[in-house]
Formats: sequence, structure tokens, C-alpha cells
Amino acid sequence: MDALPIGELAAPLAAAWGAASRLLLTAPTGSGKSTQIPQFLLDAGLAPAGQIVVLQPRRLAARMLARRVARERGVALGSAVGYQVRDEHVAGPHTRICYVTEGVLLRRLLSDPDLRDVAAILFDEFHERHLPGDLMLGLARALQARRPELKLLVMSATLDVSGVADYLAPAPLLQPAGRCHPVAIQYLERAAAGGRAPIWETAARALPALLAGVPEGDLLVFMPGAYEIQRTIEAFRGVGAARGFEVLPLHGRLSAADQDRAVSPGARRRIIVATNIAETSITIAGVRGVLDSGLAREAGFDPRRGIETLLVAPISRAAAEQRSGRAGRTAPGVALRLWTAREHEQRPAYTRPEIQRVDLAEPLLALKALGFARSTDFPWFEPPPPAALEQAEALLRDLAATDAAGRITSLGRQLLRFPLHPRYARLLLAAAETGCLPEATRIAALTQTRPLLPPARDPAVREARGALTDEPVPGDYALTLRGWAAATAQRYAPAFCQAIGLQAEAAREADRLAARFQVIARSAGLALDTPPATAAQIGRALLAAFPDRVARRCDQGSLRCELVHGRRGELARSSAVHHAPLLLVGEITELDDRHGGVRTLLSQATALETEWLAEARPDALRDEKEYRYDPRQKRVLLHLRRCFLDLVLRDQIRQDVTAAEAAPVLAQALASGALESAQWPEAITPWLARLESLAAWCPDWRLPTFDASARQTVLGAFCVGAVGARDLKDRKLLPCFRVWLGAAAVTVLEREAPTHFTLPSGRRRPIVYCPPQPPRLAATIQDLDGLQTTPRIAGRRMPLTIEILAPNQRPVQTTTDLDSFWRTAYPALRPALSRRYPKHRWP
DNA sequence: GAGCACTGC
Repeated sequence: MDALPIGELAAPLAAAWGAASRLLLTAPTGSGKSTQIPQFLLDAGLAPAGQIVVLQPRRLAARMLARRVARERGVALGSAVGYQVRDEHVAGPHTRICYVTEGVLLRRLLSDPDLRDVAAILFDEFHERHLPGDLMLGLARALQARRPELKLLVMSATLDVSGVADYLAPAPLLQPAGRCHPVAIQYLERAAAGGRAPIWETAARALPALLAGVPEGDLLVFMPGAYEIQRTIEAFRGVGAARGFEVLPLHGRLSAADQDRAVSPGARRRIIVATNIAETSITIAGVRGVLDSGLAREAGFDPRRGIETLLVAPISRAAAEQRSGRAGRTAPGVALRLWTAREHEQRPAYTRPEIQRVDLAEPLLALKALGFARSTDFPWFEPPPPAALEQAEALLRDLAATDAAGRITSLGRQLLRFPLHPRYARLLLAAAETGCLPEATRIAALTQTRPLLPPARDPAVREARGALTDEPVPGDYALTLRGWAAATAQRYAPAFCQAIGLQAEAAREADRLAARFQVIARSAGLALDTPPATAAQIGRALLAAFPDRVARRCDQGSLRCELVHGRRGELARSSAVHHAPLLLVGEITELDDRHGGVRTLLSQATALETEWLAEARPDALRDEKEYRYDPRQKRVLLHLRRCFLDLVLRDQIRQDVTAAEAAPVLAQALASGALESAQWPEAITPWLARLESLAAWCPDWRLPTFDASARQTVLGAFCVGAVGARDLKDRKLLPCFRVWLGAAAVTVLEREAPTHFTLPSGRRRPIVYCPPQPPRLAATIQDLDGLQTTPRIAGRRMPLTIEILAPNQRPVQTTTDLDSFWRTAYPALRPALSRRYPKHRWP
């Protein structure tokens, strides 16, 4: 690694530092800026009082840099030079240079909004654009209004500097001469076999040419995930030119020992097949050639459906640059990209920053605590998508963390005491109410680490793990808690951990986290000395945090589930609760399937009893006086009832009343507290009796009139082009089909989704849709229009399922092949359907 | 082949 030419930079940096409060510096990763710039600022007296804080995206980097700078200056670590990461604080009152991870500074800001002891903030590796770094930059800029002497220096490698320069203006740009070795870039001459061949086959075909151009040193191959890495290694076995090479995998799920093996030099030349972990986190010495698949798994969040995504996508040009650079760290190198030069130009210039693609509830709550009641008040470097902000606002409202005007409540401030997503913080407060706080702190902790019990392929491990379920287990969290407790009892004996496949490292980290949550809980006055919790206590607490994650198994033969808000997915095969008809799922993730489409995986499931939904009482959700009579609390209750109605009534309603028609009516009538059961068909009266007891909780609500515009019509036939929406309305057709696209049921509303209903007194009450409601149907229909066989939403092919519905809305038949359905299956079925269900007008 | 890239308080 070459030293930064600090001498050439010293004069301009010193001059700019005096004149400007914000500066921008671009230099490649590993140029020495992270260690040299802070020392220069200190030695030149440019930060005479206060700390120079250097923000790092990773804990390991913060630790290593502090260690190195302390050594260079001959001081003890934690004295003049220190660091702070989540688990460690190695710094003191005399610390002048402090390396901290981005989240740590955000936390510090929450307890000390002026950061009085900080003289300068250096944003290192800012081009990585992690969410906390982005947020911190905006906060620091805003803070300069109160503390004009605070200096900001943004350091980045491949960032499009003009955007930051504009944001920080006036900010001088410093650009020292680069010192990297040249890397020759090669592209494929023709697109790989029409893009049809698996990426590992393309890689194996290209390997000999690359090896011929790299006579010495190791080779680094980038693949999107562990599965592709495995297939690549197998494919390389058949390549003659690779004989004599040691071929090793490298990804985050490997044990520390296996990762070390891939990083440390061996006797033979090596080919290391890695994920993105080798792009930024792990540096491998001696790499002279890079083979780049051009693919990466990219995390995202769809605010409309409230679903996380993890999909394989082409990397940006900047990321490809970063990957190629891995070949030129010690000597000139070669990089072969498995795409054409022409395709390269069509790739996005930069990876979408995190703030554009993740759930914003947690940062938004922090902003509100810091005085930015509305997200538009905040000086975003790049504002997040409005839909994501709306979703986050709605979630915070539903958790009672904010009031109707979007201001933080005292409950919201309580949530913020925990370094957790507001949902999990909410889980802890609810757990204190239901009496399962110790268990809940452990559940929250294990969601924040690597999986403690990752899915096992080894039959011996599976069998040993089976012993954990000798007694029935109410959920996947509960199963992990059981394995974790057993391992704790054995003091994490390696033999035991290995036998059940428990990741001791992750468990120890979770131990520390749970302990920390308990310290915070105790200081907040929450009761921790409770007897071992029952499944009901834990289930009810989980419901308060995840009211929109209730799911029901569609049938016993498959793992398909329906979720509230017209979503659905597939329960993870590895889940421990295959027996339960009603579930609460902790995670919903959309993943690639093997056909170029997607599937929605439901994991971390917990079995639910209908009674917990039906009998969830206001006091189970009570936190403090100000919420007891707050309408917002009723919203949560109303939502729970809707879950109940959606899922339970659908089985019970028959004959002429369809669930889609009845549910909103019932929900509103129910909320009114004055339901007259005589008005309803006999089949549903047993359920109404239970519902009436729910309604009794909110006696001040009155029966609303049912607004016909709220009636829903299933899109089905419209989508496949058989019947137009107008036909459905004019001819008063019952819905015959329901169409599922990915996780979302596509339905159409006759008008816009209603926002209010009217009480007999004439007063209007808002209808609150928990995220991600109501669906934006107009947009959905446009996306679908004209797409007969391979509907795409946002460029991604969505699995299409069509259900033929009986008048009671239960599916008669299901198909996934639209073409053959429409050509053969449906025409063959139609006569029978017409006889069986004459009420339908079958197209 | 069926969980799933990388981080972080």
C-alpha cells in the first residue's frame, strides 16, 4: 500500500481548512488518507480543541486504523488515539483522534445534540453511501448552523463528486495524485450465449484466457452468492488451465477459520471465488487477476407491499471499477468482465445508495427526536423516495411512536432508548406489559446478529437439532432460544455447538446485545424479574410489534400462506411451525427463484391462536396514560380486528355474502360498537357474537353507514383481458378470478380507496390502512396492461397465479400458466363451471 | 438448491 503524498496535500489542505467549514477530498481506498489526514490536522494545529472523529463504515476498520495510528504516534490505544464501536469504547477524555462507526456517532448525537466535544468529523469511505453516514452528513450540516466552528471533511474514492460538492457548497475539492497500479480491463466480445447460460458456465469458459494473461499471482472471482460460488468451483474443476490451482470459496456464511484460509497465502497459486465481501470488507494480498460476473445480491424494500427484497442484479460501473481495482493493489493486474463493453455503457453509473432502498422507520424516528418533525424539514443529501417516507410515517404512527401530526410521542422517545428498529423496541415495551421481557430481549438480540441456527444440510446436525423439538415448539424464535439456552448451559462447548450447528460467535454477540437491552430496560423501569414466559405472552407481545404480519396457511398440502393486506408468500421449509394454521412472521423476503422469477419467503414464524387476535385487549397495548384513550391505540386494535376478520371470517362466510364485501363492512360496524347482528346472514352470527365483545372495548364509537364506494371488486378477469373494469361494474359481475402477482393479490377498487367513513351523527372518521395499504391500483393496472404471459413490475418478472373463484370467493382451481389456462384449461372447464355456479357470468 | 449479499447502533 503506497503512502499518501501528504506533503503535496499539506499546504492546500491547511489553506482550505482555515477558509472553509466543509471540504471534500477524493483519494482511492487504501491510499493512506484514513491514517494520515487526521494526524496532519492534529499536528498542524488545525483542530486545537475537541476531537477529530473519523467515521468508518465497518467495526474492524475502526479498530485497525486506531491501532495503527496509535502505533505510528507511539501512544497507548485509548489515550490520544482511540476508537468506539458497538461493543467497545476504547477512548477517554484525552482522546484527540477517535475512529467510530457511523451508527455510534448517530447514537452519540441523540444524547448530545450539539456534539460539544467534537471539533471535526471526517467521513471516510463516503462513496459506500451507507444510510447512517448519509443521515449523519445531513445532521452535521444542520448542526453547523448552531456550531459554525465545526469542520466537516468528506473523503471518498469513486463518488460522483459534483453531487456532494453542490450539497456541501461552498466546499473546496482536494484531489491528491493517485498511486494505484494500472489494471487492464477486458470485456467479452459478444454477449454470453444470448445471456441464457448460467453465470458459472460463462466464467469457466472465460477462465483460460484470463489465466493466460496473468502469469503469476492469485485470481479473484466475484459471484453474487454462496450457491453460485459452489457451482463455479465445480465448473472450474473441468477447466484444464485451472489445474494446479487451489480453488477456494469466500463468503460471509463461512466460519472465521475458512475465511482465513481463503485470505492467507498457500503453497499453490489460488483462485478465490468470493461474494461482495471481497469488494470492500476483506482485502486479499497478491491478487493479480479479477474475473467479474457483474452480478450481486442487492437488498431492497418495497414500501407499497411492505416486503424486503434480496435479488440478483447487475452491479454499477463504479462497483465494477472497485472490483477491478482489487487486481492492482500490489502490482499491475488484469480484470476480465463477463459482459460486453457495450453492455457496460448501459449499466448504472453508481450503486443506488442505501437510503433509496431500505425501510426508513428507524432513521425517521431519530430525525423526529432531533427536532425534524417532518421529513421535508431535514436537509437530505439525497432525499429518499416519498413512498418509503410515507410507509415509515405510517408504521411509526401505528406503533404510536408519533402522533397524528407526525410528532414524536413520549412512547416514541422510549422506543428510541433501544438501539433497535422501532418494531423491536416496541416488542420490548409490549413484552414488559405481557410479562416476557427477558425472552423478548433475547429475541430482539438474535435478530441483530448472524443466524444462531443457520439451516443445516448435515443429517447428523438435523437429527441433533430435532432433539430440541422433542417438546413442541411454538415458533422459530422459540426454537432458537431453546438451542441458545442449551448451548449457554454447556458454556458454549465447541462439541455441543457443532453438534446442533449453533454459531457460538453469533450467540456470544447476541448475549452481549440482550444484556445491553436489559440494562436499558431496567433503567427505564421495566420489569425483568418475571417467571418463564408462556407462548401466549410472547405471541401477544409479538402481535403488538408486527400487527401487519399475520399470515394464514392456504392449505395443509403446501407451504403457501396468505397475509393480511392481500399479500402472500411461502413459509420457509426450515420453519419449526409447519403445524400451525395461523402465523405471525418476523421476516418477509422476496428472493429469486430458479426460473428467473421471484418467490416470497416467510420466515421466523410464530404460531398464533385466534384468541390472541380476537381477545387482544387495549391494556395489552397500553404503555402509559397518554395512550390509554388515544384514538391511535384504537387504530391498532381496529387493525387487529381486521386481521381477524380477513383471516377467520373468510372460512365461515358462505352463500351470497362474499368476504371481500363483508370484511370492510364488518370491520367498520364492529369498530362502531353498535352492531345489530340481526341484519346479517345467519351463517356469520356465531362470529358476530365474538366480534361484539371486541366492539365493547370502544363504547364511544357509533355505527357508521356503509359507504358503497368501499366495496372491492376483484380484478381477475380484467387483468387477463377477458372483461373490462367497466363491464364488471355495469354488468354487476361477481368476480370470477383472482390474480396474484408475486406476493400481491391484484384487486381493483371501483373508485379510489376510501379514506373516511361517516358516522350517523355526520362526523367523519378516518380509515387507517396499515402499511402497505391501500394499494395504488391505477399504477398496477398500467404495469400489467398488455402483458399477457410475463408480467413485470419494475423490470422484474413476477410469478403469476390465477385462481378461478366460486361465488363464495374460494378458489376452485389454480394455475400458473396463463397461456395454457386461457387456451385449453379454462374452455374445458367452463361448461362445468356454468352448471355448478350459474350466478357467475363466466367469460 | 431452496433461505439470504454486505454492513451497523
